[in-house]
Amino acid sequence: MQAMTKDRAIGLFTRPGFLVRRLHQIYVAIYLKECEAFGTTPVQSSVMQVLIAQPGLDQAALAAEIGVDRTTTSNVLSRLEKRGLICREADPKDRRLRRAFLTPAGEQMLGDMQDALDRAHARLVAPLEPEEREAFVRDLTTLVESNNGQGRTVLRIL
Amino acid sequence: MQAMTKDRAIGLFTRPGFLVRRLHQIYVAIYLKECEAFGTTPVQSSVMQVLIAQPGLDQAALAAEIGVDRTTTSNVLSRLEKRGLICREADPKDRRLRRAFLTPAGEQMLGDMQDALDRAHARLVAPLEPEEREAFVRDLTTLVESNNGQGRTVLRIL
DNA sequence: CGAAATTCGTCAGCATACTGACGATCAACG
DNA sequence: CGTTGATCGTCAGTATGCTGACGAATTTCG
Repeated sequence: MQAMTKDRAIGLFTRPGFLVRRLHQIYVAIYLKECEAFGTTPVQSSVMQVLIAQPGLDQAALAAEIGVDRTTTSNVLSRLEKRGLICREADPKDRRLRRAFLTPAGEQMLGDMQDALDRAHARLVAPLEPEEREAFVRDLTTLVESNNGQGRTVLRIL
Repeated sequence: MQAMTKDRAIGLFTRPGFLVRRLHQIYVAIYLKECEAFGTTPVQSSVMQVLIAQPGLDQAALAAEIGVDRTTTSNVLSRLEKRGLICREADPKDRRLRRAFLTPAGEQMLGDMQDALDRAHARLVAPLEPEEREAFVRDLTTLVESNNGQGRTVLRIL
């Protein structure tokens, strides 16, 4: 009984959940190195990438777009606003909404960091062979789409 | 130029780093549902699983074992200690070390939650076909092992 | 043996990420 | 037109996860 528990414990490295946590952690480290010059985090650049494609999105829609809680999104926007990279303005039609926009400085920086972003994503999956890599990203997408809708944070799938 | 940035932004869902962040988030949600009755987090049960296999591990070694910072490990242990699931005692030989042990209550609970843990891991990769699933977990392992050693937090690979 | 380097645990500070709750606002329905 | 329900943003609280810094203890090496 004890032995069985012990055996299962040793297999931590074969557990998908454990591996995904660790890989995410590794991605954050890679990102921070590649984007060191810009001083941003992965979620911050995700927000900016969504905003350049859909300017004036309100915070709840933005949250759904990147699969993050409303509260977290609000905090992230506050930090970006403090740095002058985005701005928020209340919608006069629906006064519940606060719409977010990239500032010119934000647009400029996002453009400047594209290569660094590409490198970060590429480095994460670089150890795989090209066909493996393709299959891996496809499986990731399958899992994210199939398991979407667990809890308050639901990613808006196109 | 603007258009190019825009196109790349739209491809958020094809970015490995973004997908890994989201999948980790989903795993946490699945875990919390399956292990609701125990009130633990993924990292807390990882710590307990390591401690049942290696009782008396010091905090730095424990941190390396699960790939987490010393500071975080210390905080996690404090919470587990407050609940009476683990205990810490100073090593008389090397007074820098604080060794951690599961309490009987901790061992009991870890045993009781094995099925829930198995279900959480299984649900994460359930949408994949068996062969896909095997390849996916293998690729995850490859990426974690290849990219290990980015920053202060280094997972001790067996 | 003694100074220098290393290691361990902790503290402060910051950035995700969640839940539950709240007031403000808007939409839907009778 | 007014009440009910839903939605939006925010607040408070909690749990990872990181960096930089620190004191205490140990190890290394001249």
